[in-house]
Amino acid sequence: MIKISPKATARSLMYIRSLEGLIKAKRQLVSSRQLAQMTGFTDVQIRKDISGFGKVGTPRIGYNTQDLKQILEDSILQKTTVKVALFGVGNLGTAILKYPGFQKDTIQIVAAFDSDLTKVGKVVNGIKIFDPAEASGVIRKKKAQIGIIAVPGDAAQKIADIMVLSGLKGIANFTPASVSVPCHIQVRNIDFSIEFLALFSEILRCDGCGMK
Amino acid sequence: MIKISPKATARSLMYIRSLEGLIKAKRQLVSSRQLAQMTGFTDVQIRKDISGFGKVGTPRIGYNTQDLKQILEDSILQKTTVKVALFGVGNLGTAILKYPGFQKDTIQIVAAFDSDLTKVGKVVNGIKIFDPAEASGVIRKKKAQIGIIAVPGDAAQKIADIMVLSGLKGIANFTPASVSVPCHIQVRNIDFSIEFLALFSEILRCDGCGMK
DNA sequence: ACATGTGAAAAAATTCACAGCA
DNA sequence: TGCTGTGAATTTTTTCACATGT
Repeated sequence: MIKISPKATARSLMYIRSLEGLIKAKRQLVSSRQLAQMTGFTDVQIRKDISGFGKVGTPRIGYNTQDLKQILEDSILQKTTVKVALFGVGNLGTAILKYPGFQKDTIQIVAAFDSDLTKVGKVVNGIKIFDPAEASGVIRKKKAQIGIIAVPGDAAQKIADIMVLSGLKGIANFTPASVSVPCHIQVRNIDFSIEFLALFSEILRCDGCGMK
Repeated sequence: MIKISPKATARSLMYIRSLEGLIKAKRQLVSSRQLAQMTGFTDVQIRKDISGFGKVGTPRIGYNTQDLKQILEDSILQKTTVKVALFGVGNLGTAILKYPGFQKDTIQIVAAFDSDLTKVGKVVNGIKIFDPAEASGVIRKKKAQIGIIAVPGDAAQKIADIMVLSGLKGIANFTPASVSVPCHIQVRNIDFSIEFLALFSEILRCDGCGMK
């Protein structure tokens, strides 16, 4: 459990997602090969990754789905719930607020903000919408750790500045605009056009080389 | 120009995105160091990546922003426009339809589909909404190459099946549900919870190690 | 001087081959 | 046998050091 590579971490998050599905389907056990089929990685790689977290599986049997999920989550997230603040309750923001994929014990949206005052005060999917002017106070009180930028691109930098001042440690930026922040703040850009282009380039890659 | 690694490709897509910003700001030139600052990679790595596409820069001067963008796009996308079909015009689907980050000559949404018949026939941001029953015909006629799943999770597999039958080569799945498709179809899952968890784990990583 | 481009070295990630256990 | 776990080999990716062009 000494150190775990960034890539292994990213993959492990996908294992967690697959395990959630298995657990929901009442599956008790899973083998590395089954996880491989579900995630698209190889079984060896999965065993290697998991072995970085300790000995969780039992030979001949496989992994207990619940145990494995627990260990992965505890190791990666250090037993804390990730608390998120959302800025911008337009189409995208609303989609995030209603996203059914957040497990309540791992990811929790604790507050939403929108500069449209007709939205302020409303509650969407159990989450209250605040005036961005109150952001700093609300974020500190609710102990949010990361912020989501889902506002129009030209407001992204302004929101990022607010986030930094509010003490958020990480920013997920859904706008195509790039934001600049102090280097101790982590930024993750989720850029739809890059996602689609990456997908497309994978298609081209496989078309070329003799992949079935 | 013989072969270009997957990682270099992924990074190059980000260079393109940065270059778009520079071009919009009327910048003619950019150095690898400036790109490094914008993207967070190192200048050496950027030069190495770019060198895989040929000799585009001029020593002492840097790279011409337009030329570099052109070369990266041509090499990665092979001069074709990526044509996309969207399934599901809810909050998320609408956000994608209105996304301002698609450059018209590289990514083009050619059709949208929604099973809500009150939406069928409407036009959002210039894109017409069709009945999913017509998907196969519309997709072939419009020559769409990749499909986006932005429907509720429980309909994801059904949509994926339609996509495969319609001849789409790649699928971007925005639902937390996993879809199974023939192995020659590329699938890219964009899972918000994984994005946020990955961001959070990076925060933890940097908190631990002595990073400023 | 200043910035690109590149072969060689170093590091990281993946795959292999097999040990060990129920 | 069927599965996990792991040291070693292999491949990929990154970094280094410096040659080259203006």
